Amino acid sequence: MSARAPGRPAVLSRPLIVAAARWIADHDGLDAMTVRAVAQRLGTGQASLYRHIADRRELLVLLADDVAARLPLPREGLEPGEQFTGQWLDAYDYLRGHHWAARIIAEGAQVRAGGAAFADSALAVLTTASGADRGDALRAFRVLWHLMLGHLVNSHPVGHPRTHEDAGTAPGPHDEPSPAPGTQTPAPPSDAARDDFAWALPLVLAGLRRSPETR
Amino acid sequence: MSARAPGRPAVLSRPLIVAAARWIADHDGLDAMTVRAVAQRLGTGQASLYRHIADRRELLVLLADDVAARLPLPREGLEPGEQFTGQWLDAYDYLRGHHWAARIIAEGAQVRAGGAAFADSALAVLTTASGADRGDALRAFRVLWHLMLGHLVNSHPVGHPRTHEDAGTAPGPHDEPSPAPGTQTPAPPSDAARDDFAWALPLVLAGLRRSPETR
DNA sequence: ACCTGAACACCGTTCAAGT
DNA sequence: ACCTGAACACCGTTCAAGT
Repeated sequence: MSARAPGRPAVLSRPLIVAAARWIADHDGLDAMTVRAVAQRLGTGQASLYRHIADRRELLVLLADDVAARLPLPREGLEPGEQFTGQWLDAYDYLRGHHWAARIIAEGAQVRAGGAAFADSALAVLTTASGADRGDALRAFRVLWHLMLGHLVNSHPVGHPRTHEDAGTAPGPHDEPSPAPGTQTPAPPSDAARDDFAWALPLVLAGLRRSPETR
Repeated sequence: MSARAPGRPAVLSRPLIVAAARWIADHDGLDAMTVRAVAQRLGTGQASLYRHIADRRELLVLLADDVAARLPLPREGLEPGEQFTGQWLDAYDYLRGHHWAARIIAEGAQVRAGGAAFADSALAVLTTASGADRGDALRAFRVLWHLMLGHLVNSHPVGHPRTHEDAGTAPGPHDEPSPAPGTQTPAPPSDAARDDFAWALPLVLAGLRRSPETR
């Protein structure tokens, strides 16, 4: 019974569990990614999962790490400034498609090994484009990461179940904490947050270029 | 029976419920702020709360709004640049003490009316310090808001129950997604995220000052 | 030795029954 | 008319009982 997944897995393993959890989070949102749902998708009992993961929190960490490992690398053959902007916008676009990842981090998980490739390459691009030393580049990287995280976190989950009734709760267009009364933002195109992020990226690079005086 | 709160409330009301929820979130963390716990602290049954709030999600929105209404205003008698930096660092410090607020926003709540005073004053300061027009100042405000949110979100809740075992999960000092292998950040003083935020603030202001060419 | 059904202690939410 | 105890349908986690 239960031939749910295309090709019922022979044995359980952490990668299989993470893949199933990822599928559910992408399709039905993070709240639907319950231990029960993951077990059901794998055609097994919930208790069986606990032979491979300690608890749900560990599964969330594994998920965040899995996403981090797929963060884009810089594109080849570009001028350093464009390489810098491009990689971060690529990362933004990628994470926007897995919105739950930002939420996991907001709940306290730390992205660890999985983000190393992205971090290393982004640091290299930053160093090349700015001429800054490693300490300053690291600081700029952290600022950029948090800038991206903030932009991602403050927008509605896309593939989420709740779709209709929270439009009633939030009267504004769809973003901004409180754009001051009266004149709202004049109905932004589609992803105003992405435009904001793109606007802010070069500012950090410019700051890094003249950072030694600050340090 | 149950004279828990100092002076048992005569009648239930939204402000009373929000105050109780706020107390619990501040003391025991957001996860402990359950409908049951709020009701118990108010000395009433859980079902009674639903006469005043639609559901837990609405309570979270009310909490976020309550925090937003207490965001600091700019200090008087300062040079515009210092006023700008000071207000945002004050806001950061305040929200750091109510870490759950950032998490609520990360879960999809929008800060609305409560943040108006902060947003209005911050916009005025931005305009004065930069000479930018309203549209550019609004964009900078959104970027700063998201920058602050990202810095707040990517650090462990402070007053949270889980304290010991997730130090085992995250080997790094306490911040940064992945500062590249090998040389870790050299043991930051106490709040490296705040230093990063303070470093980034003037970059946004500088960008705003020369923004017309970008727009 | 390995797996898991069934139970446990929670949670948000509802509603019939009380006053 | 207003309030709420008790129930409902979930959740993460555990463990005794199965194979």
